[in-house]
Amino acid sequence: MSCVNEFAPQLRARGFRATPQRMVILHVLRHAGGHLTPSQVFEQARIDLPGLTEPTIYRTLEFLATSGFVLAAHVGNGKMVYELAEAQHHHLICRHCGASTEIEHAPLETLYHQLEVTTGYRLDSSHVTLFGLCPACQS
Amino acid sequence: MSCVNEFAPQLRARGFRATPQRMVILHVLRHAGGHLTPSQVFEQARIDLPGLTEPTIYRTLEFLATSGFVLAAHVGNGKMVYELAEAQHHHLICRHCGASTEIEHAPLETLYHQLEVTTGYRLDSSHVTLFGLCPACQS
DNA sequence: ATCCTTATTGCAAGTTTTTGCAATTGTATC
DNA sequence: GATACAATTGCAAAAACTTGCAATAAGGAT
Ligand SMILES: [Mn+2]
Ligand SMILES: [Mn+2]
Ligand SMILES: [Zn+2]
Ligand SMILES: [Zn+2]
Repeated sequence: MSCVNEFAPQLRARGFRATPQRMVILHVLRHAGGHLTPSQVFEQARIDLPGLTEPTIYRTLEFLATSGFVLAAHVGNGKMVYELAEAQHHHLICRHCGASTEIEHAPLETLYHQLEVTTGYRLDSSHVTLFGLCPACQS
Repeated sequence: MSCVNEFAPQLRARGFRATPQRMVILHVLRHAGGHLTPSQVFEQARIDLPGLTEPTIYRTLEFLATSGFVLAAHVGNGKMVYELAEAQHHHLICRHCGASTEIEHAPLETLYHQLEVTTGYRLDSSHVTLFGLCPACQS
């Protein structure tokens, strides 16, 4: 659990609490190499913290997402998935076979800037999911 | 209901059936000026077709979406929403107040093309949702 | 008009996600 | 270290969504 110590002061500095539930969930996300669904987070997290309940999983993941500690995404299977917010990236997913490719943020910069100018919105550049057909599924 | 007659032959031509359930749901979507959640579709549609059930709503909306008659989107409140697939467009939504602005597809063309070249995927350009802060919420 | 095939629906049950509220527990202050 | 306040949690119930399967009915063929 020492690998999530950094988060406690970050939470407190913003007026939030560093609860065991939050620490365990962050810990699970840190050691999962990729996107996890709420049930997957629940399965893992309850091992370290037996009393933990599902409503807390859902509420905590949403809290961590809106406060910027984790990224959320819809990846086409209907379920929301979460991961620790580390490197900036996006996803490109095959509608047919589900194959998925990571996209850097760089190629979206121009578009984001252009949209900010024309709409007046300030875009936050996080974790977009685009769909299409992968090379193998185009026949 | 004559306003959804066009869909019956389109369905049959592709080997699907033009069922009353599908016609009514398309009719509801045609007269709703915007995105509807499955429950909203259900409320409306059951008026015209009393026997209609929720599983049929969910399955039909998903069917219509994957076969291209309707567009689906996640608009930030956790619920999926649907609308008739007419003009090509995308959405820009304020994370803070929920305000939303439509985006033309044109500004995304360059990006899509660039991503197709670098990834080999063929992007289908439908109904992306981007998030940010609207002009009013940027203080 | 009737028959046949099979896509689609309804039903019943299961799973997932949300919500309201009272009890708990972090953390700031003394 | 003890106290007080408010954020956060667990609990119980509700709502939303999914699934398997048997019954129905759309549409093509005769
Ligand atoms: Mn990701
Ligand atoms: Mn739309
Ligand atoms: Zn594929
Ligand atoms: Zn706003």
